[in-house]
Amino acid sequence: MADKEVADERQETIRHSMSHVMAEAVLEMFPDAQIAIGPAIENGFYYDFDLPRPLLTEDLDEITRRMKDIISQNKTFERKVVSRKEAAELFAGQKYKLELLDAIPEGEEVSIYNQGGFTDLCRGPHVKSTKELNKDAFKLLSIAGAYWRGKESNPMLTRIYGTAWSSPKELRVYLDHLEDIKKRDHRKLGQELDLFSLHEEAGPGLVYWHPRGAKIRLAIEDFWRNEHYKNGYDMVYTPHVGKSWLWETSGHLGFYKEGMYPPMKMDNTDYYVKPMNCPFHIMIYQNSKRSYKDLPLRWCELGTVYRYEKAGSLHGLMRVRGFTQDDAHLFVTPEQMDDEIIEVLRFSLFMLRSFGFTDIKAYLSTRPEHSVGEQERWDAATEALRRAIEKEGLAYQVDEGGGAFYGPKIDLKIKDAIGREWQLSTVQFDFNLPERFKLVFTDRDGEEKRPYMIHRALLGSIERFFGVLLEHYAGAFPPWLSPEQIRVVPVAENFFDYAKKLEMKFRQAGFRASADLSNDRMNAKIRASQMMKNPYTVIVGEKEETADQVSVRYRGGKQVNGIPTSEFVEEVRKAIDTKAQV
RNA sequence: GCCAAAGUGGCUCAGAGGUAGAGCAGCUCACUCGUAAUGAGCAGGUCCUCGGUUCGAUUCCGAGCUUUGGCUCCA
Repeated sequence: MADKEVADERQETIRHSMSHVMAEAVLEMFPDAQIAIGPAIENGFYYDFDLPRPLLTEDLDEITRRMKDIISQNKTFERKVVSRKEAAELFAGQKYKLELLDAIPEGEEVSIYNQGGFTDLCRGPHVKSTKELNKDAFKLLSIAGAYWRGKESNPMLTRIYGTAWSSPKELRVYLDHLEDIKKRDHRKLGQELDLFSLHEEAGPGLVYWHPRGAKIRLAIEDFWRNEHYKNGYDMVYTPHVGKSWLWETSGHLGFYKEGMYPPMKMDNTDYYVKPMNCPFHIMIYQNSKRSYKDLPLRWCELGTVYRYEKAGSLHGLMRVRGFTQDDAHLFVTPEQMDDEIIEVLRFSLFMLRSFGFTDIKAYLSTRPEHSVGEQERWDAATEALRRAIEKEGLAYQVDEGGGAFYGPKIDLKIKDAIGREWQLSTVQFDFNLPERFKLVFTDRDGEEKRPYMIHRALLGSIERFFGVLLEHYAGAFPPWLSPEQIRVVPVAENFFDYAKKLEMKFRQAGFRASADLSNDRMNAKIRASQMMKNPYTVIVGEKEETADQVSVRYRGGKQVNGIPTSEFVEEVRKAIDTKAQV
């Protein structure tokens, strides 16, 4: 562990030094450039510049060439502590550096690093000499715009991203990893496997589920509904639009208006498409007097909501404007809160694990500065969340002040097959809505009391979850999720009838199956089935028909011939029931 | 929204100031084949949209729309 930390630190130093080398190269090319910041980041580094002209991809080659040249010169990195005045003179023409200098707290040391041709205001540390950098272990990756200090009101700078490692071999491994990410891209797989599409001409950020994608979605939703029933939830359905009164009361029009689709006018009232389901579930709650005996109420809905996401942030299925939350709202008494939270967390973990995610981390977010609700409630809720996490023995981090203004929350993040983290589940307390809608229940003492309200989504949104699943499995879904579990390929036209018979038999058994009766040759059909990543391709000809057998080609290419059909049906059923990967 | 790049048949992409091409997919015909592509032929495009420059624009210029990579990592 300690070794790893040392290695990580070393890696970070290399990356940071690399960014200085890049800055020197860029300044060689553009002596008038303004330089901003250039830190090491995960897997690499970047540097922000204010350049006289936009950069082209070709410029990266030139910068790379100059960087290699700089590295080969074995330049020494020299650290020097200077006074503020000296620093200000040194960076006289560099407005961003001067701003950074100003931001260094009084009393803190101001240091500069010089590597020969380039001096930067920098805390360090750096390598001793460019000797320690490997000119074949870095690569400039992309050019991007970035606001100075990340603020939209600030000028846009040109950022160059690069990756750097201590050896060419590590670089190679990382570049291969990037290739793998590209291959798994859900947008690419969605097209190749004919799962979904987006249509810019019909509205950006809105998802169309094709038959194959819809089959997977149904498998997810069926499982979701069944498990919710089993775990004490009731399903509700609510409308897609509501009058402005509803959104004014909920506070969405106050806090969230820019995230909502604009209103539709009808009967002199504005109607809004829902960005969230909660106000509707509250309407159901309000429909009757509620007794402590009715609580806890657990209402779930696969509710489709619409949000106006910024045009530039839309991304495949991961960031869309119309999506289906696997939403639920729990209305509980204060006494029930602890048990409910523990239960919600347990259920979340069960769901995530069912989909093959085993590496799960929790993030507990506490009260932010601007927030509503009594402190006691915040404390009680936050502690309930913490107890639940600890009871499950989950690794967790606390994000102090990271909660929503209306309540503390737990987010669950999973790691996918190639180590990327995705946030899926969220469990949030809400002290705002019960107050705003004046929710009450009658307690056993006859007093009306305010219930706790908990929002939770386990998969997050079906669209995004599907995208994550698709990338996690690289399109090779385990049979229980596979859109086409079995494809039957007859070796020749004479066996079309037997193939059809088998297809029906499999369908009767509850499998998603089809027979390929096109006039392609058998080889082409097998290839087509493999390309679609179907888990089982069943090949049948005379031998199989006579003996009531199937020959199976598994997704990975493995072949087993002459399996009795009934035995194969059992094998598939077992794989589906156990949610096994094959 | 902002910066940059891109938008050419269903898909992946090539191309040039003189109204376009490949592979795959589709359709037709022939072949009926035992574990990753049978062959031949046909059809398919307002070259994103709207303006401008030009004898002529899909190509050059401008605007718009959309997509992609970023805009969190703090000297």
